[in-house]
Order: sequence, then structure tokens, then C-alpha cells
Amino acid sequence: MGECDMSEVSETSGEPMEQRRIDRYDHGEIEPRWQARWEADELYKTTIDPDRKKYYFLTMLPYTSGDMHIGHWYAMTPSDARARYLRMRGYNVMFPPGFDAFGLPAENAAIERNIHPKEWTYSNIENQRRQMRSMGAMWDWSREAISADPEYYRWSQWFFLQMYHNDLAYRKMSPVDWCPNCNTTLAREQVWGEDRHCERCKTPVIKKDLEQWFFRITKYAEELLDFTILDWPEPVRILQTNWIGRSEGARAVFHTEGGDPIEIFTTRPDTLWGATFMVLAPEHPLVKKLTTADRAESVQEYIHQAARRSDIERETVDREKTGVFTGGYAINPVNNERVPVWIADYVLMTYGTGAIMAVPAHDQRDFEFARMFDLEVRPAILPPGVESLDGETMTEALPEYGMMINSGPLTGTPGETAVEQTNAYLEERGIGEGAVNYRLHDWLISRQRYWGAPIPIVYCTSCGIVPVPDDQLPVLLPDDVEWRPTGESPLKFHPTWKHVECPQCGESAERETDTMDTFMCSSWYHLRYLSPGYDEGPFDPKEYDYWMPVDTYTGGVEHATMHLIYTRFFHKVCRDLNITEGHEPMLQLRNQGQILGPDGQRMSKSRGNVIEPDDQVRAYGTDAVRAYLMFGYRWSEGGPWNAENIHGVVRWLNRVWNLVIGTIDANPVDGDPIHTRALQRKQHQTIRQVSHDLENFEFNTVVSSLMELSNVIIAAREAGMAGSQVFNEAIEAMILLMAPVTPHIAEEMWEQLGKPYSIHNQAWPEFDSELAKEEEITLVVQVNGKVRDRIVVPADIDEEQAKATALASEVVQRHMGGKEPRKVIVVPGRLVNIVV
RNA sequence: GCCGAAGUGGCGGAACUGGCAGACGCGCGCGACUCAAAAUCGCGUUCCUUCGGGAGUGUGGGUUCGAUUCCCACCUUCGGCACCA
Repeated sequence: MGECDMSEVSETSGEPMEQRRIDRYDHGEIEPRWQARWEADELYKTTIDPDRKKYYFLTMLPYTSGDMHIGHWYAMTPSDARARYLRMRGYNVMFPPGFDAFGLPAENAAIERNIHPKEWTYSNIENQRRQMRSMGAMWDWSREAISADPEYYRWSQWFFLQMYHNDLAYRKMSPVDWCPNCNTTLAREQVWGEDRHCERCKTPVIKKDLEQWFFRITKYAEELLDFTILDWPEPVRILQTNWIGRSEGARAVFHTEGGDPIEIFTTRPDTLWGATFMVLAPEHPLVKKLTTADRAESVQEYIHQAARRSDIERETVDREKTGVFTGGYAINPVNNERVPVWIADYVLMTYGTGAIMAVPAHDQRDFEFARMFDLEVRPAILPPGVESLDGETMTEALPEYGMMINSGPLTGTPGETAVEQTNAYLEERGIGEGAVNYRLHDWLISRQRYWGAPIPIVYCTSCGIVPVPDDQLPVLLPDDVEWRPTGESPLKFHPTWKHVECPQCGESAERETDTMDTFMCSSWYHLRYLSPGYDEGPFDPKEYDYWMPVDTYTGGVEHATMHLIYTRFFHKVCRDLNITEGHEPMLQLRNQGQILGPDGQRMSKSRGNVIEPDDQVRAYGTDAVRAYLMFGYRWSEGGPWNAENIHGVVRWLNRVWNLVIGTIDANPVDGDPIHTRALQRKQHQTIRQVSHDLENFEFNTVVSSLMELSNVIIAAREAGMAGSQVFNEAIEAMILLMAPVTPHIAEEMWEQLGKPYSIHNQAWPEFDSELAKEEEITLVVQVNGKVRDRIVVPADIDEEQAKATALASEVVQRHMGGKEPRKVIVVPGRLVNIVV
């Protein structure tokens, strides 16, 4: 180091100029200084301003895991650049920060390291705030919200009660993974291995039914399939659509011989006459009653086995079909035939009604089951092109639609109307009806955990389930909890916490000790940001009216089927309860990809491939890290971190710095017309390009076109144009265009130019299409589609002239080999293709 | 198995509605500066070539004067769902 860090501007030879000492670009000095200034000036604080168009720009809030990795920067800083761009375009842009602060990792940390979850969480938030500040993003910290704050979860509880009062929250028995040794429920990630054993004691887990709280999201299934007003990525819409899993068909009621109804759902009511047996899920409530004494033992054994398998494992396709006969029979309502009832784990209690009619001739799963257990296969449909069908000799099921056969009164019904006609038939006779079924389940929100918002419910022996009155919210989490090595929820064992007076009768009662799923907290945080200190409701309606809905929401696709469905559901519920307006909370959604470790693997501490943003910022500066994250990847794709490519943007920033600072005092000159035009043109082309690309989340070309512009300005400097008016305009435009991407260096250069503070309050440069126009173009001349010559011509050349110019080319003539052109295609402003 | 995304130089990536493939960078090579190195600057950098040119955007076909771009079939990688009745 030493003198190489400095350089001195010496203007043209000899003249003893005023010597200006140029400081090296020192991000370590510049960046914290501006961050402090912006914060002190509350530059990014947003308030309602009816005179300006609002823009609510939201990026998914981080979980309070401790420190942020480079992936958070990748998610947040390009979004910030776009928010800044919109701000310069004159929008009143709100870009709020916050933290998703409840959840299991805090509790695990507590158990492992004997530190209170609250302490762990809030000290993590401290660190993450520092890191987010170092991004130089336009966070409006006055709107920060933390989901674990009592004034936040008070309203999470309030929303729960709203759901409860409107029959959208209900309690039912539902299975959880249970460790019989630890005597506790386990979260999915605490269950390990093929044999599904407990993380802690290795005991195989079992399913256990517990009373749990659900939200009736299925009531909104149909509406959630409607994306018409949303500008969301197609893949996300498809993911949600598949997750909701709408299927049309019919419900029909069979009866056991004892007279108990068994409801089934089928997508193929037209095959009802082909049903030769029924299959119930092992957990189906009727199994016990149906099972005959001689079968009881094998049925019991099978149910026990099935209970040990997870749904996922049960659904592995390649497994051979298993099942046992219950000994019981049911009556097919369309033909009063007696069919045997089996149980098998290929029927899931969690889908449809947990019972199916089996039509082996037309359903492959039923077919395999029938062959395995030697059950009758009876065709009921004749697909097109099939002459006749024999159940005995079929080798696979035929799922195609076709004419109904062996189907009593409906025999002969063509495939096109078979489903419709059958549904009408079922309805007429009162044995069934057309129906729609969804894969989506109601949302289970109970967590047998401490670090979450307590569910505001009291159980009273005389009054039953009693909601905590609104004026008693929040139900506070107690701090003085005792940690037990079993991992069971401390709330249950707190000496006093759960014992309360019943809000209704005053008798002694018990609190619900489960807490809420954290997805509940994150379903409405965009509303809390509106007015985080507001205490008359979850948000201030005045703020809501101005800011909502969210205009742009950015985050990872991994939230497509959980958070993004829940938050839409939440919004629709609030709308129906007149809490909010509008049908959707977030109008535009864009997903960024993921930054992987340098080894191409997902970053994780155990792999040792984590890139720490703090290290990168220290080494290269925030602006360089921001610019590199935008430049090096397609934002929607992501990719491995590359430790070398970042040098490119570091050098670029240094070049720009030297360019700008080094030409501040340049003497005014008259630029020569050719360079003047070239510079002007590039300036305006860049304005167009950068605006378009920021608008469209194409951040990599934002940076590359800025690099191009700086290259052209440097060339102009070399040509002696520094100091000319056009040169200075180009410099100014470049700095303004850089401001969203590299806010600190832009601000610093802006100030050094003597421009008014702050660059982030300046208007975005205007684009002039006349000045961006090319006067000359390179006309590409092809012969038979192959490029043979390039000729520089005036941009406004007409077709005839272009054709003549092309044909006049010697090279072209040579390649035409003396033949006459058969056809000449002229693409105005681009090329001429001569076909011979 | 089904659904989705992506395959372009040594690497990251660019290419508007079908019209110069490889912008902008990284890396590498050569040169300048230096006692030397780093930094910086300049030139070069898809492959083959008999220097005329030829080939080339995962593979094979097709449409077109012309295809990275549109159509069909397939291969690979990544992500989601997974016996959904």
C-alpha cells in the first residue's frame, strides 16, 4: 500500500494546475457515515401523503435465527433497489422491516444451551437489526413489528377469537407424532429415520390423537383457486392450485348390512356398477363395528402396523398393496349388491371420506388390490376402441371414459354424459349427489409448545370452552418457566399460569396450554407494519386505507403452499368480517432464487459453506455486495456464491469513483460532435434500459448496462471530453441511475459534485427517445441466411436503398456466384437476406 | 409416476415482438508500468481451419428466407407433490 492508493489529477501537460488530492474509494468510511446520516434524518420514514401515489413494497420478514446469511441479502437488497427506484419515480414507498420471532428453534436453543427463548430471540434480533442496517436499505424502522411482542401477539389472539366467534376456528381430535417413552408430542422434524424414531430417545414414535384447534380454510378453497386479480408467477399459482387439489365427482352413501351409512367420494360415479368391494382406511370409525369376530385379530394387527407408518411412507407408490378383510359387507345403493368391506392403507383417512368404493376394472390401485386378494373384476365402462371386456383376463385397469355397460338402467349411456347422468340418477333416488372434494385440509394451528402466542381459550367444567374476552388480551406468556429435559411444553407445568377463573361463571378453570402455529403470526404482519404501536385494533384504519394492499411482495417460492395460502385465507376472512377490504392482500408477487455455497450445495453450518455477509461487507463494502448479488445471477434463479466474480463489481466501483472524482474540476471544453452524440445516446439508452430492468426485476442487466455507460464515459474522458456539458450530464445521470443499486457511493459522489442532499430524494432521470436514437446502423447482409457482410448505413435507410446497398457489396456478389436473387427479405433497420 | 423450472464459451450470464449468438463481467494469455510483486492500464480470448471459410445455444426431427427464441419427441439437472379415490 502507500502511494498507489492515491492518484493525482494532472490536467493536460505542463500547466501547473491546482492539485486536487483524490482519496481512494473507501467504502469502510463512506458507508457507515451515510447510514448514520440517513437514519438521523429519518430519510426513509414514511407517512401518509394523499398527494402522492403510495407504494407498499414488502419483502418476507426473516426468522430470528441469529445471524443472516448472504441469502437474506439476496432476497432483500435487490428488492430494496427496486423500492428505491420507485421512490425516485415519485411514489411514496413504504419498505418496512420486522421479525418472525416465535417458533421451535428458540425453544431448542433454550433446551440445549439453557438460555431463555425470549433472551435468545431478542438478542438475535439485535444482531439482525445491525445486519439489516448495514444493508443500506430504505427500511422504515418506525414501522418495525416483532411477532413475539405482547402488543403484537395480543392481536394474533384477537384474530383467533374473531375466527372462533365466526365458526372458523374449531376443535377436533387429530393425530400427532407421539413418543411413548418421553411421553410427549413431537414436531415433524423431531422424527427421524426410516423407522420414524424419536430424536432424543430413539423410541419408535406412534400416532396419537389429541384435541387440537383448526381454522376452517377449506371453506375458502374454491375462492383461493381464483387468481384473476393477482400478478403472481405462474409456477406459484400452479403450486397453490395443486395444493388445494380440487376434484369433481360425486358423493354416494353405501350402507353396511347392519344399516350404518358409509359415505364415499368418487371422481368416477359412472363406474358405480363396477364396484365389487369397498375399502376403508384402517382408522375409519366404522371398522370396529364391521369387523366380525373371526377377523378381529388380523384386523387389529393390521391397524396397529398402519398406525406406525407415516402418511408419506404409506403413500409410496411402489409398495405392494396390503390389506385385510373385515368380514363385513355393505350394500351398493345402485344395484343393492352385497360387497365385501376391506381395510387397506392405500386408502387415506385424510382424503375424501376415508372410504372408497373399489372398481378394479377402471382404477389401477383397485385392480392391483383385487388381483392380490383374488376379488372380482367387473367392467362397467367400454372405452372407445374396445370391443368387449372380460374381468377375468384383464391385465390392467382401463381408466378411460366410455359407454356404460353392465350398469342397470344406465347401460348404454355414452361416455360424454355418463358422469352427469349418474349424478342425476343418484340425486333422484336420494343416494348421492354430484360433489367437489379438495385435497386441502383445515389448518391445524395448535402447537404443544411454549414459544408461541397462547391460544386465548379457557376450559371450564361447567361452561365448557370459553373464549378469553377481548379486554383481557393479551394472554401473556409467563417468563418463569421451568425447562424439562423431556421437551414437553413448560406451560403445562407452570405452577399457576393455567389456573384461572372462568371468565363466564368465575369458577376455577384451566387455560389452553397449546400455542399458535407461527404461520398465524406471519399471516397478518403486513397489517401490523401499518401502525405497529396502535392499540385500538390490529392496525390503524387510516393507515390501512392509504397503504393497502401490498403492491409488491418478494420472497422465496418455498412459501408458496403454506404462508402464501394462509395469508390469502386470512385476508378473505378479514374481508368477510368487515375488518379489511379487498379480496387479496398482495397484488404482485416475485420470487428470488437461492444463493448456494461455493460448492454448489445448500448453505449450512454443518457443511461449512456459509457465506457471512458481515465478512463480505467488511472486505468489499455493502455497495459492492449489493451490486454483485444483482449482477452475478438471474435473480429468480440464484446459484452458487462465486468468490472471484465479485472482483468485477469492486473494480467497477473503483473505476467509477476515479472517473467521477477525477473529473470534477475538469476545465470546460467543447466536446467534439461525434463523441458528444455517442455519449448522449448511451446516456439515454441506459436510462431506458435501467428503468425497464428495475421495473421487471432484471437486476443483472441493470448493473451491466451501468457498466456499459461508465465504459463509454471513460472513453469520452480519454477523448478529452471531460468538463464538457454533455460529459457532466452523463456523469450526473449515471450517479442517479446507480443510486438504487449502490446507494452509498452514489450519495457520496453526488455530494462531491456539489449537488443537494440527498440523492435519494432526487427525481429519476428523464429518458429522451430522440436522444437515444441511433443515427447509423450496421446493416447485416445475409446470402441464403448466412451473414456475408456488414455495412454501416444511415438508420433511416428505406427498403429499396437497403436492398441496393446490399446487392452492391462485393463480398455479397461473390457469394451469390453470379446467380439472380430469387427473393430479397429486408428487415428495416436490421438486415437484408438475399435468397439465391 | 405427476406437476413446475432450467440446459448458451473454461465460469456467471446477455440477446426487445423469430433477424449480427456470446453484451457485461470473472478467469486465462500477452504487453505496459515496476528492481520485483500487488494494484492499475492496453490488447486478445466459442471451437475447428488449408485463412477462402466451416461448425456451434442439451439430443433428434419439423416450420421458416432466417430458430437460443415457435412446434413435436427425447435426455439431463433442480424444485414441488406423491396410492388424492
